[in-house]
Amino acid sequence: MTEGSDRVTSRRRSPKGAARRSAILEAALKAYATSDRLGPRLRDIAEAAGVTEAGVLHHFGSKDELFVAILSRRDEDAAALHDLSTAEGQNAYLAETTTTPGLTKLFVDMSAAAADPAHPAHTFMAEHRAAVVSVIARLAPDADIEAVEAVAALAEGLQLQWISDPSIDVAGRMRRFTTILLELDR
Amino acid sequence: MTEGSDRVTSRRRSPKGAARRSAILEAALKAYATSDRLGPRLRDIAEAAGVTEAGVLHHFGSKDELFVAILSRRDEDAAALHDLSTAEGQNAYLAETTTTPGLTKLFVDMSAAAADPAHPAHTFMAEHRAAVVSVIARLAPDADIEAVEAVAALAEGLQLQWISDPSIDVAGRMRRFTTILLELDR
DNA sequence: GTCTATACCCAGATAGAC
DNA sequence: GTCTATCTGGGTATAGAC
Repeated sequence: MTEGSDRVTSRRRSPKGAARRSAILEAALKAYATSDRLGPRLRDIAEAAGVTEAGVLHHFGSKDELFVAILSRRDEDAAALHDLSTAEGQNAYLAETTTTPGLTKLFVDMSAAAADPAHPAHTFMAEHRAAVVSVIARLAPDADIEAVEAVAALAEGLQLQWISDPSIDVAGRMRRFTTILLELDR
Repeated sequence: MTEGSDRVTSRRRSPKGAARRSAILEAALKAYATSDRLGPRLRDIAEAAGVTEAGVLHHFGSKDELFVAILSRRDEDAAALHDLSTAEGQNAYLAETTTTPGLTKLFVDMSAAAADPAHPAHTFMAEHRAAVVSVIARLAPDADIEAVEAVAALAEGLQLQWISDPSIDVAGRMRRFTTILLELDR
């Protein structure tokens, strides 16, 4: 199964293929962003992109790999749209996730799926978390790693609760408790 | 689909049925604990319990309801084994989950699945969280609800991270950051 | 009330034609 | 590179034997 399906060294895909892949990713992202918490089926994504299921699989290998690609892209978009080096930027991103339950659900699903080291989401989540930690660490250069990781864990826990109870103000609570955990008010 | 398959009023099952149900629950628990990312198939659970798939469904209605039953049982066991009104008791329980990755994974999976209000885990998770919150609240009668809920969220977030990275000392971190979040050291 | 056998359906994955 | 057709695996519904 795992042939070198994702060699990153240069463009080995045709322009047409790359465009198609991009279009599918776009469609999948939108499908998830506008979906409820149940999430779309592969077929729905394929239809939205104007391809068949086999077409999607040709470009991404499997449903799970497509999912990871979606979350990677979302991270890239977030980094481009927000200044994540500031607390306000991070909170803006968090608040934004609150508008896309489907994506948040996908993220949570992948967090759980990542438990298996062989799952494509495993590496992604490890890298994602490292990035989050490094970004939070800038807010409090004096805080130790465990405290920073606790902030990251709190963010994940709040999102986990939020998908079941959307009345929770994730960003608001993070604003309050990040300060406390990092002891920024000393 | 939803006929009153679980009336709790008195024992309406025969001793034989109750024993079988219990055996299935036990088998399911063990099966989930030793499974890979896909989780056990209904068939595996059925075989381990010495019944057919339909036999399992007869007792539990659906796979998801079986899973919720497992987690309910785990909560009951925890309440019986530990004094959850104390910080030490709560941490002992948390530390114990660290010895059963399969169950923790199941818990996380159900937390995500609970996003759908129609899913059997939805009600269970709402009740479970309310119980956790009320139990934590006793540790700090003066703390406001949001702080208590933050402690609960942190616990969930740490468990979510732990299933991907078992080197994290969940109970140890909770010991440290619960104090800070509830401002017990004032 | 307990459980089996069987049939069904859905969704992801695969093979090969074009 | 993309389709159509097919396969497979897994959960579920039903009927009826015990």
